[in-house]
Amino acid sequence: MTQRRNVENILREIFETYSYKEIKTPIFENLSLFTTKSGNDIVNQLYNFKDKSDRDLALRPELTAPVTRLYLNSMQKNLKPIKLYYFGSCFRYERPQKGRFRQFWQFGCELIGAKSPEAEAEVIALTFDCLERLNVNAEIHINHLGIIRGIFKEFNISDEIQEQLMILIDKGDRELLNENMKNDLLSDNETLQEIILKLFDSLGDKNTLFEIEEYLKEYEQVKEPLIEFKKLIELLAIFGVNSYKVNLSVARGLDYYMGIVFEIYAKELESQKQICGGGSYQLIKLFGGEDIQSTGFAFGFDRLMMAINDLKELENTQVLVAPVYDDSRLKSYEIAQLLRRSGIKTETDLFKRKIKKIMAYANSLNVSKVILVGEKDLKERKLTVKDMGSGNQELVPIEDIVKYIKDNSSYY
RNA sequence: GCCGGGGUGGGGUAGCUUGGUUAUCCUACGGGACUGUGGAUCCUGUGACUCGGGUUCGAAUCUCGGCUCCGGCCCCA
Repeated sequence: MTQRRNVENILREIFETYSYKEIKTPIFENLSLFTTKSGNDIVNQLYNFKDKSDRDLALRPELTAPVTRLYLNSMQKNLKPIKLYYFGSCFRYERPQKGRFRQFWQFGCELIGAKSPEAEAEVIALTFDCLERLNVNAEIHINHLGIIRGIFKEFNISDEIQEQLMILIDKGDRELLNENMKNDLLSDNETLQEIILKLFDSLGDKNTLFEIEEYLKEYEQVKEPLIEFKKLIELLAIFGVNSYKVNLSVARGLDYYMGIVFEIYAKELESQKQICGGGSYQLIKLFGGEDIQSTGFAFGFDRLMMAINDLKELENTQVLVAPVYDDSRLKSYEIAQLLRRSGIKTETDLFKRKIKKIMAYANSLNVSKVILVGEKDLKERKLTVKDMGSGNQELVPIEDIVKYIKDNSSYY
């Protein structure tokens, strides 16, 4: 729990340096909020129920829709862009397994009112900073869905077929994709089959994008998205994002993603490797607002925790105040309170244990210093401070104790 | 929704096939050896069979069901 709290705090800090404001939305919403966004089939994967007024409600399965609703309710005329971040639990009615829980946590943000390579670059830079700061070994994979959508337009592919193809691409199984295209979906169009496989296989650094541009140069409909993508690449360098992949097979399940999309993979988590997903979307119009573009993403917090290599324990108790004999016990509590009220994480002995036991306790807690309160020193109004790392001890006047601890602590 | 494997002191486990004295060991925790000083050692103490039904003289052990956990499909906004 301490570690989760640390990560949460670090993420908050980073999001706020990008000028995002935290919001909370209710745990449950009208069921229709989610069916509007994702279709009726979604109900199978939701915790839904009726309340006493017979309203259909659902526990939220994600936070983009609730945030969009909040925007429509009360923020439509706010200064743009609107930058919001959230940390909350979500619920999905599905079989739990490794890295997948019925209740899980998402940490994410929405940048509402701007769809531009600039906004996208900033959002990706934000995820990049999070990975760096948390020491997560993961890759950011970026795609522009306009490219494949443009190709579909060039070949007059129906919405229905498009959707099936996107699902297959999203699955990431090349064989399955190939089989389905050959035998069923695109059996009469070998050129398109080839292009799709080429896109599917395109994964690499920014040069991948130039290769694709060359490969698709005869198709008018992909020119615009390619320009946007290249602009983004340029901006990522400016924003200090020096590590990412261009991956033309990143699909994201839903229709409302139009432009740049990205996912973050932590390889060592294998089938649960995706720790973050996001992109630019056009969701607000779907709910009846103005046609405003947004960009957002969310970390799967639980998976992120699994991917963090070694997070420093920041929460250790710093000091333990120990009475040497029972006669200085009360004095030790006074000293402890003095330290606590100065913001120092302090523990005492509440069990009337002997000094040996208290020292052993201090050792188990991994505190950095023990303050020994004994009658002999108290006569001189002094305390013995023992450094548990080195074993050295020093006599410190009582009135200097707070300053001494602060000056000699790695926490300040 | 489908399939598989589990649930024994706080944590980790043995025992289960072949039912039978006081349920094993490690660790953690409490006390002591050790009356102004921690990490070692020794002694000692507390503490458990997931729940319900069935079979049986007798169930941690066999059997059925529930709950729950873990994993694999499906799905994954």
